[in-house]
Amino acid sequence: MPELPEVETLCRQLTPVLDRAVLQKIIVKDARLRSVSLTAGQGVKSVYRVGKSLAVQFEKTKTLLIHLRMTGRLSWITDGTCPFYSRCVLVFDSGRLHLVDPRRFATLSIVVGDSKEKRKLLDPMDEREGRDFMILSAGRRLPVKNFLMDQKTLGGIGNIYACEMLHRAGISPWRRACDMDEQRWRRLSKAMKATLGKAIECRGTTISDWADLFGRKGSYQKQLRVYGRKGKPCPRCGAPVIRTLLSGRATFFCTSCQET
DNA sequence: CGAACGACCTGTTCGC
DNA sequence: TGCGAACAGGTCGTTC
Repeated sequence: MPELPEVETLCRQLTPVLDRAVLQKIIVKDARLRSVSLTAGQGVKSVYRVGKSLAVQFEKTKTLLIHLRMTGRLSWITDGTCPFYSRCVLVFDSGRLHLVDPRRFATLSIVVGDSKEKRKLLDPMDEREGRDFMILSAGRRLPVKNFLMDQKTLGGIGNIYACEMLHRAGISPWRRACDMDEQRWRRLSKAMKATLGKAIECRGTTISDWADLFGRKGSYQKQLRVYGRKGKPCPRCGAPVIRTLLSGRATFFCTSCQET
């Protein structure tokens, strides 16, 4: 579930919460996460997002990378309760950060130093011209939707927001990335920032179980134009929204607003 | 390079 | 109502 806006929401909420927090211990409850260890007594130096990963950098060189995959959430708890499906707890002097994850797909990893430098991953929210996308997509014959979701090129866009931004830009999910002209990239680039920016303001999309650091649902689901709206009217032209599969993933679009 | 598919897990929704 | 199948926001590895 968590795509860029959800992880960005957690990042923004976690930054003040962990400011000057000192790690007391880490409790790993799921054997799949057992390889993670951190030294107690360390302070948090910074919190940042890399694509869909959340990075918690500690003072003594190590950075914890959290990837929430499908159903992962983070929950900040100060009253000693323990949420269902808590798989790991970072105990700080000021409270407990739980990794909550029913499906157990989430991953934790440790990198030495600052992972930002190691991965020069491009972020969809960075300023970028249509021209930059022309260069990035040159020779890429895959559908533009797959290009958007390819985490090695751009980090952070998943299935929901790929569908949404393509609809906003009026571009077919099947158009080959290399067949996009500069005009289309300019439109898509704007749609990308508008869609993700609005979703961040809404603290993400709650379709079934997403919640922010404090357990509140997001509200972008109220603004979805096509995702999950099979058969419902396209908000732009009223034609029914179509659901099909593209590379095995559910893909929602409007035949009349998104050129073929 | 890229598509198709199965794995990894568990909970919820759908269709008969 | 009951029950199995299909489906879910993500990624990885293998095969073609």
